[in-house]
Amino acid sequence: MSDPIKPKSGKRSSSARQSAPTLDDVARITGLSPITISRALNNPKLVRPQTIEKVMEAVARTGYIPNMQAGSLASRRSRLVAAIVPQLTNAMFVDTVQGLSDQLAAHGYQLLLCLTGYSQKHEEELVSAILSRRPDGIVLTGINHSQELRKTLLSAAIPVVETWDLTPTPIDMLVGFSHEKIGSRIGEYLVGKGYRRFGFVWADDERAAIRRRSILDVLGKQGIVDAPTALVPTPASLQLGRQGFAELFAARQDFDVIVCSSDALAQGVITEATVCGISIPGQLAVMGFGDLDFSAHTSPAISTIHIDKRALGVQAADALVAKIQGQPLAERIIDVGFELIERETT
Amino acid sequence: MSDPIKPKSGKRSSSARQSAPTLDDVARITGLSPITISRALNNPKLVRPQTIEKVMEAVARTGYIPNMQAGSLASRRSRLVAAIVPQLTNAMFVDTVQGLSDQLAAHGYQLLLCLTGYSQKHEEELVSAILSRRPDGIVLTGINHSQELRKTLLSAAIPVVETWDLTPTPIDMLVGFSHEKIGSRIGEYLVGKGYRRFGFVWADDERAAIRRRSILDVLGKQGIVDAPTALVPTPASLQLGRQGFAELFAARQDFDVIVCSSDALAQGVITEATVCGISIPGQLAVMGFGDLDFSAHTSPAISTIHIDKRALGVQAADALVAKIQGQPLAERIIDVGFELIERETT
DNA sequence: GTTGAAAATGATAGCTCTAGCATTTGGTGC
DNA sequence: GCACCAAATGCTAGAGCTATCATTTTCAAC
Repeated sequence: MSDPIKPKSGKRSSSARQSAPTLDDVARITGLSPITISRALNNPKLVRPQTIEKVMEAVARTGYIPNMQAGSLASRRSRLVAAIVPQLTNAMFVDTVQGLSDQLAAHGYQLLLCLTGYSQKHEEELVSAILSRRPDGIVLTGINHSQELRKTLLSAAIPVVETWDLTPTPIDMLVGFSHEKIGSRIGEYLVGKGYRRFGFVWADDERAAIRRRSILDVLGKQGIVDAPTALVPTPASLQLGRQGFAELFAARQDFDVIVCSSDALAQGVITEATVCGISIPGQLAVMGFGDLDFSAHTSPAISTIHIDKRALGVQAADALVAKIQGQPLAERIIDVGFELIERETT
Repeated sequence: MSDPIKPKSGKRSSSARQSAPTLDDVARITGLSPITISRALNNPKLVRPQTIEKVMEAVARTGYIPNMQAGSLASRRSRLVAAIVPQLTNAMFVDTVQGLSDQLAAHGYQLLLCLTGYSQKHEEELVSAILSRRPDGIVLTGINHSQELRKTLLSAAIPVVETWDLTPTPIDMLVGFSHEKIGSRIGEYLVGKGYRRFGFVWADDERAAIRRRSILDVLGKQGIVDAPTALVPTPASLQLGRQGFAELFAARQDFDVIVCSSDALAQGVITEATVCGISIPGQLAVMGFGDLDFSAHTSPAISTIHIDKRALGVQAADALVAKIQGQPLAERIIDVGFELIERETT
């Protein structure tokens, strides 16, 4: 037990004695066995308080930093969760990633962040690269993944959460909301308010496309078939909103409502319309999506669809962690819903 | 060499034969040795093309996914870079993180993202947790780190890039810009334009504080000593800008310029002032910081300080990768500079 | 003191891959 | 056919940790 402290033993001692201290070093200077050090650090319940103290002291003295790669390799747990997100410069995803990161951290997990730039091919490569890190779970954005990807993930038998959309057949778990329902809701709401001459300023993004289709379905039933769209690239921005509106307005001036695929675009439409001397909502209504941080506070304030983006990330984290830890999951599919918020622009 | 394909050998065969295939499995079914498989996958130059083909086929057939944890453990390279950022909901950092992620990916590195919420204590814990993953490099935000942290990082002997600020004594490398210079520049510019009655709407953030101090120094030299500040929490937002201005305006109405610590705040100040019937820049000038995506396109467009936030991330990635790969670094300290952009609000 | 169960600690055997050096192969020149 | 060199492949020995089961210690109860 009370071996005197001696220099690192055998194997390759003499020369390169400048590598970082390992668990064995701590074991040696405390006179304990490596496994006890491991337990003191990772599972303190199993170790006597006074032993833990001794270990901690040695850790502090040596500046020992555990090597999680070795630990993960041995224990087959990485405490790492990978998230795949199209882009961060899209304000939509930021809150979700922040919520995800915060909640994962609270559970002792860390976040490996991967940005695809909306490319499905890229997504597939990324997932392969990611899987070789053996994360304990993966968060995907959207539900539209290549068959290859689904297969890879299924055979990896790793917990997966898909987000930002809804499907009855997720790969594993899902935390999202229905773009179709949102579309119908927007359509019905605006038609109900009496608007008839629609224009769209819309980002070229798959989920946004679903919402638009769904709005058009509602409009179609009301006999509204002519609804021009200015398509803009992602990420949406105020500038693109201005451009989009300018484009629509150049072709036609009698819109009574412009529907936007995000609040950033809506803000741009409002700006451009205002500059053109159009009063909002007097002469033109504007509808957004996303309820970004500014949307309630612009003048006029933007009517929009609110989604609890942060909660989406938090719940994705919770679902993932629960599954990782083998807790029975209440729901495989969580619909976080949405809320239409009527403000001043409609 | 041409051993027949046989089931996984020895050790603990019989029972749990459902674990993922390993490099040894691929070796066995190709009749090659594990190290050759490793080389075929990681260092193909060393392997005959026809051998590589054989390996690839076996990899595809088995669905083998390399275990990077084991690889990293053996090779002491993780191809992982950790970035520590205060918060993502602060639009300022998003572009940098995106640039960092993109550029790292281009070099074959992945990003471990950690959000501190502006807490230095949290940062210290985070770094410890991060180091146990043995990243090949670390990106920090800011230069103001606890002594403990500096010591930990130095003794870990890991490449570090500090960002978003400038100091002659970085821990290792630095990619940033001078908040002091920006402050002086803003001060001189606004004084030069003839403004005298200053108000500040300012986020409670350490780097912003440096800029403000520096502006005040310039003003002081002009005999301008009375410059009230509305301090708001981070992350800055349009809403907080409105609140901040309302607060200032309630106390005093004769401002001729409001300086803001970010464009989001500036947008809020403009909105609130406009709602109050104050014309901008006619009756009141507004100065921002950051040149966010909307700043050039609001009406009126916001005068601001432009920083190439994305380039900052990209250069941080480049510096880190260069150092990791042992290339001699041109500069330890990179000042990405800034540009004052005069638009319509001043 | 002895007993016995619970608590604490330890020994062994991996986890999966790669560095470093050793060996084999293939082809060239004579 | 043989020596020789570069290219290709292989062997051995870890990298640093934990799972699993075995052993020892502790301490209450008698």
